[in-house]
Amino acid sequence: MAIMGVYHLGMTPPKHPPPRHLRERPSFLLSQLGFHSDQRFGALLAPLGVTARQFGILRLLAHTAGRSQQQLAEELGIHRNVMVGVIDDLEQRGLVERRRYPTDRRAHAIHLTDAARDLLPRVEGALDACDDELLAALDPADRTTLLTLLQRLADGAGLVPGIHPGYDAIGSEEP
Amino acid sequence: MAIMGVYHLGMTPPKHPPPRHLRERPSFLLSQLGFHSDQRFGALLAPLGVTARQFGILRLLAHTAGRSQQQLAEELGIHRNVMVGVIDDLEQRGLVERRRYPTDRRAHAIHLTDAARDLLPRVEGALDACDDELLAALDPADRTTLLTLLQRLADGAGLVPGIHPGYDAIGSEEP
DNA sequence: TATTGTTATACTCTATAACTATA
DNA sequence: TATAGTTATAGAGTATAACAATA
Repeated sequence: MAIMGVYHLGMTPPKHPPPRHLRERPSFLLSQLGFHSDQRFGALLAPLGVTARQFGILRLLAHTAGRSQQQLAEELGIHRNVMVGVIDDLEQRGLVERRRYPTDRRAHAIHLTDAARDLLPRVEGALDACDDELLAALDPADRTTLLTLLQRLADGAGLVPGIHPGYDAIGSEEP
Repeated sequence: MAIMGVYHLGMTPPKHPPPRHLRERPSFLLSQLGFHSDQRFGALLAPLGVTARQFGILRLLAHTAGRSQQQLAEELGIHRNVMVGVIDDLEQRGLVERRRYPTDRRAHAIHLTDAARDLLPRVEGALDACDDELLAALDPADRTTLLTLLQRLADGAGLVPGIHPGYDAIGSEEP
């Protein structure tokens, strides 16, 4: 082989190391599993008639009602223009009401309906099912280990707890 | 409080358990981290002028050249119609060539160019950087533990090693 | 008749800007 | 003037169907 004659005396051959299989790469595995998790959660949520994004809003309203659309948008990292449509859908499904905002006549105070309050525990149940399904291969001790490691990764990456980075922060706006 | 008078004698109150914070939910953490991983890898790849999807194709061609577009599409779970545009882009960037397929005049044999062969190790380097960045908070032992747990999850979920579920399998086609 | 590559069309998402009514 | 909500437009991405060349 040519390499024997040309590269010697401790020279590092220019051959690159063989590429690691993607199965050995945490970032690829996380991407794969994250996407799969989204798909499964979406499928478990579909029969309940809500999307993951809508769930995020309902969840936030559950313990702090009366927020304005703008406040919700800022907290969840969704653009205010998009929030209009999301609230429209939730309102049509009877899960949310637009009421008067006490101190600002431009804003709407978004409130959960009783139907939404009935629905939320069932959505949490779907999330339980999603977790159980995903972790089926792990015993309790391994589940705890995994959870801790994932939390450390999320903290290290600067991810805000409970906020999905899938929606960009507010854009540049107005030239 | 009404609950004291109405629910007693060991009746389980209808109050649902308080919802677990999303930070405690593996499926949410995986979704968060998977999305973040995609973003970071995309950002590290941008200066090299390729997307993650293009990288997947180049990677596959690196050790099995001469595949047809259809074969590539099937192996990666991308629709054949989409593959046309992806190969178009790769060809325009001079990373791939469409040659004659030896045994079928309908098909194209896709081959890497030398430019692509020069590029690939640099993309693998970007993946290394992505992994290192993501795992910065973990020592080597914890990294190994995490990798093993993620692999077990991926296996349990039936994910195909190296194939990202982000692209649906081939649709129904022709009525 | 079935398959490979290709193109065209519709539909969904998202990003951006601009409008209105209030502040 | 700035802000909350809304609407409109354009752009990416995807899904589906249909077509020409070849099998």
